[in-house]
Amino acid sequence: MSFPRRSNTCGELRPENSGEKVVLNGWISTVRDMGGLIFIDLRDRYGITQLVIHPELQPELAARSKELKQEFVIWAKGTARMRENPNQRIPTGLIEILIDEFGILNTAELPPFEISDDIETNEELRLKYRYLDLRRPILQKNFIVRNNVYQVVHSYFADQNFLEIETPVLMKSTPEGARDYLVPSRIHKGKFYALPQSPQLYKQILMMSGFDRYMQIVKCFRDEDLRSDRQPEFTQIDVEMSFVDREDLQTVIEGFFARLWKEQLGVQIQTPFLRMSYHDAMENYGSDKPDLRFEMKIKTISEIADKTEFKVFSDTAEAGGTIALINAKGCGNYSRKQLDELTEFAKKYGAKGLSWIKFVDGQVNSPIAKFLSEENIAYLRSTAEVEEGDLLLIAADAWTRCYTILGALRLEIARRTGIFEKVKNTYSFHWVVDFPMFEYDAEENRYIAMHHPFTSPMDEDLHLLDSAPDKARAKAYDIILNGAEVGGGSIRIHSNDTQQKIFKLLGMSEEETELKFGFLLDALKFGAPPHGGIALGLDRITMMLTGTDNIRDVIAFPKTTSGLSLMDGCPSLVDDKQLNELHINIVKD
RNA sequence: GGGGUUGUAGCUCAGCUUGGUUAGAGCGCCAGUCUGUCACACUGGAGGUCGCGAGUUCGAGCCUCGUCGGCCCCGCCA
Repeated sequence: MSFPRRSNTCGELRPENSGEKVVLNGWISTVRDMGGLIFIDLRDRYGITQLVIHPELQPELAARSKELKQEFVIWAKGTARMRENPNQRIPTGLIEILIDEFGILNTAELPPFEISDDIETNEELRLKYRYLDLRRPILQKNFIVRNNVYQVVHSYFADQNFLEIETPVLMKSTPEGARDYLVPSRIHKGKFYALPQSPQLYKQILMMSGFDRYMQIVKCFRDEDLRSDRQPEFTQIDVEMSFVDREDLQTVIEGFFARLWKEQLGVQIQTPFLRMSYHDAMENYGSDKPDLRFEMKIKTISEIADKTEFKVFSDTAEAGGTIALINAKGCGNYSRKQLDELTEFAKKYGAKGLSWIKFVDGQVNSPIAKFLSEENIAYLRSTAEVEEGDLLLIAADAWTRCYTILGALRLEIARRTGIFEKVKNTYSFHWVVDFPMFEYDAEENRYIAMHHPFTSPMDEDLHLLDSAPDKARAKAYDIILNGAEVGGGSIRIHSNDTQQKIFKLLGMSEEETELKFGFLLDALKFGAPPHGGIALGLDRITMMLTGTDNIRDVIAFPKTTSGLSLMDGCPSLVDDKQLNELHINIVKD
């Protein structure tokens, strides 16, 4: 098919092009036929340009334009000129093209939804017709931003002497961590590759090979349930460095974010970022990824247990639990219904109940008021800095659960009171550090690594590995932006002895260790340098830069929450022939 | 694995509480009119497997059960 090629894009022409002969190619956005005057908006990735036809001057052209419908692909030849009535809202709004010829490159059926930014079509339909959805300028903008992120990543890390090295997509399945996506081997009957949850061990081994600064933009796969910020395949900015400690790595990453925010948003962000311990994050904000754009700190009031009759409090204290609260400022007017909703909300996080105290009209209003002495009230007032009109929400539970409940309530109150709306265009970066090495898994009756089993313990906690492993802290760090974890990493173990010890603590036998991680232990014997790294979530970073709260807005072809791709219909059944080659039988249930 | 919510015209939704005549609205679409529109305007028109399958009932968009999807959350995600 031969056709006139565009001389310009649809977002390019300005008043200074007035008088030029131009050719545009693009999609028809709208046709406005005024009778004596016909306007056509032509759209491409770069913008929209108005075409105009005067039926009086060009009756034949006007007649042919009747068949033009939205989403037809056309070429149009004409002369750029100033508009009589400019449109100030678009960059090309001062000019238009008086066309003297056009041709249809392809027709289009009526699309199932309008190609426009302000549609509210349900997502099911948008995903089925993803190619149409992706024509919408707002989504195109998201992928331009995403592309800018790739560019900044490559230039920043190249400037810092990092090498991008590709790691395998078909790798060994590892038992720790997320569920693997498995790929059957045709040649080796009954054996499987796994898709990487992350290239963790490859990048560590690259350090042992002497590539002292590695980075890669890499797809990772985790077969776990989805969320609005989680897809089964996602993209990491994977980084690893030799001869570094935590601070060195954090400095490099802070520099990266500062540059990205500067280049993409023109925003100067303050470095170095605040460092906060896991313990403080939990006790003050009830989360290992606290949103620090607002205060509403949690206050611990466990000591009240000894001074009140309230059985829930004394029982909690006796069981070694924690009592704490948040002050929902100005929520003293909440209705019974609203308080019931908050209680239900707290129950999702494992709360058995939720105590509340309203301070309104100079009164103390609470279902537990009868258990609280004057002294108790005075204590609460001063601890929580209560003012008239406030609402205290109190949780009493085991340490982690107590703070997790209040952390979730803190966010919920911020949502309900418009605090989030107020801070929406601000950015708060910080590190959470000093994570515990292990957490106890009651189901499996053993310790599991909180970060991953290759994370180095803090030097001063090394001795705890033998005596009190649950007290040992790790050289791990998460980077938090506005309450979202956008990256996490650690200084790794580079000694064979320590690595073996950790595997043992995690309940792995020597045979098991050898089978699963023998290659790593071998590599650690041949001069492994001290090293550490981080993986940044490229999708989540792009979400922040584009201001969306849905990861599907920054992934071109995402899956639904049940892991389906509605456009191409995967996953799908395969031929018996394919299964036979792979020695696989499907078990019918 | 669990909870919530949702599926009605091409799209967005109302109708469901309390089953009952021909299931409505806005947008879009089609035809016509219109010389400065850009959410064009005006006039007229077409358009429905109420997600799917059973059941209850004289009668089901509405009630019951099952099932298939979408979205959000808990668990899970080292």
